[in-house]
Amino acid sequence: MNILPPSSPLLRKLERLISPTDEERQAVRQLPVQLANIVPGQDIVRQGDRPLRSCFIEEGITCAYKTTGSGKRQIAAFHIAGDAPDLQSLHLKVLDMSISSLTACTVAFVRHEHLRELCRLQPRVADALWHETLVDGSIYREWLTSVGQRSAFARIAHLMCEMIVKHNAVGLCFYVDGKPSIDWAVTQTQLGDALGLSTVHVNGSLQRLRSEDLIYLKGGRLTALNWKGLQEAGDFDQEYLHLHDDLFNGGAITSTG
Amino acid sequence: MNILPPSSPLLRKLERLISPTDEERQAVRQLPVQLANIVPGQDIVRQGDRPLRSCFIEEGITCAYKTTGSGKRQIAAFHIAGDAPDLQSLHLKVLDMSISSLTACTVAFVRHEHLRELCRLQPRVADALWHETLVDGSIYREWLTSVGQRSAFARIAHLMCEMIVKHNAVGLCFYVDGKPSIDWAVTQTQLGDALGLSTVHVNGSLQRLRSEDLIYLKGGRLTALNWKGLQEAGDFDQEYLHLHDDLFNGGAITSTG
DNA sequence: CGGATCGTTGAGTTGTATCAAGACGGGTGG
DNA sequence: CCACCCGTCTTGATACAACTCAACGATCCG
Repeated sequence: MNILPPSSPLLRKLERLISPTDEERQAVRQLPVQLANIVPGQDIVRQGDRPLRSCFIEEGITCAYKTTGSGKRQIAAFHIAGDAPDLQSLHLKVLDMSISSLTACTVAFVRHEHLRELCRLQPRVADALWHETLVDGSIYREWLTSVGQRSAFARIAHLMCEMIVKHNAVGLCFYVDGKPSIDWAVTQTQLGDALGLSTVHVNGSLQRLRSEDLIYLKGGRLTALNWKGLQEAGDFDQEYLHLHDDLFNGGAITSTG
Repeated sequence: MNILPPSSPLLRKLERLISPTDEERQAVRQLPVQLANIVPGQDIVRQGDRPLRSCFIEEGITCAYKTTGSGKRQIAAFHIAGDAPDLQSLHLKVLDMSISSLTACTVAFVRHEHLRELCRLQPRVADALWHETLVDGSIYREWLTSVGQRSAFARIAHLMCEMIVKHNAVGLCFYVDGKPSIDWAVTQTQLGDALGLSTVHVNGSLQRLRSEDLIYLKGGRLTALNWKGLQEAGDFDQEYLHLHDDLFNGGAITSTG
């Protein structure tokens, strides 16, 4: 058993969301956690599990996926540092999806009993955790909209925008020549599984994104050569990521996004 | 201002989820609510709103939808009696979708300040509300899987199964000759918007469902003529609806689903 | 009884899938 | 350090699911 490192992206997210008091901060910092290193391509939890703990990503990228009866696979989410991919299992008894690592990851497991106690004693922290799960829900709605209504080209651009904004929010987006750039560990097969497209079509659409000078994608790195253009191509509006929410005063007062 | 009627489907759902104590039950029953009658096709809340209250459906059906930049529309969810279509707005400051009535509805509006107070004083009720929003998230994932991976035919069958099971859970599914039957207010256009299909294709797929004797659909009523066959056609497994979850003892003990 | 909404049908088109095969590239072991 | 290998990427040809356009029929409601 261990505690979260002071630099934990989870703690930083909490700062942004609720500006915690010292007491709240301490309560989170002193959570008993179990840190684990995960190799790429490993299932962290599986559909059907009844987990007694949830994990928080300290480093690396994971995906959540479901498998259909005919063996097809839908990736429903990508999660990065600071995210809690299976926080829902705190209240949903049986996991309805699996979580798998895309890259080498460091994750912090926290037992549900400790999370529940934390929620009882620190209601604003509970609100922040609830908020996290609601943002996940919002992202699902947006993905559904993408897969249901947007072209393959737009879907890919949209996802890239989302990943860039999410990385930026936790300080993992770097700028080269003023152009946003992130680590990109997603293979074309995985892109297809996330967006409901075949790899062949993903490949073709990527070529078009390149040929229109919207992106540079190579060697595990994605750069938005034309950030405005990429957002337009993807019909992207970051509102749904709810990055400007804050839960000060129990949410009684809202700040303008 | 008013209070919830004793027969409120919300209260019944709470009974199932947490078997509330008298105190918890009273706390919910005495929530100040504002009951409203909504005519069909009316927006209850709109994308971009910053609502100070959430609504609970007492009667009728609503849909949640988003609009893309090119004017297309994705329906992300249908909600029935007992559901809380915009409960997420308790913590997400800006609504990222609209809620619209499909049929005439009775909804109970509850101010966020009252919900927050309820959550503070009755943590198990808070857990139940959180659970509700998590089930919504689970349904989004399943819809995403449907739209991303399943054929038009399967998507429609799947949605019909979902609606039947949801209606059954709140006592709104009737059996004729042992065959499950529900009110069906969803037009083919709305079906298309929910499943990412054109109305023409929805129509064709419905014909096939009829010709294979899986459903009877007419006059605002859907009957599953072959319930097992319909589930197979839709690759449907109700696990994702988490109807068998209970949150007794703060969730420390789980029952088998 | 008339108008609006919803459902149905056919013809033609296109976005995307499938199949198949080859090229690249990064890691591993000899 | 090279050869090999596996996963990933790329490309072309073909097939089909689903879309669009367009018109007509049915149904409901006022």
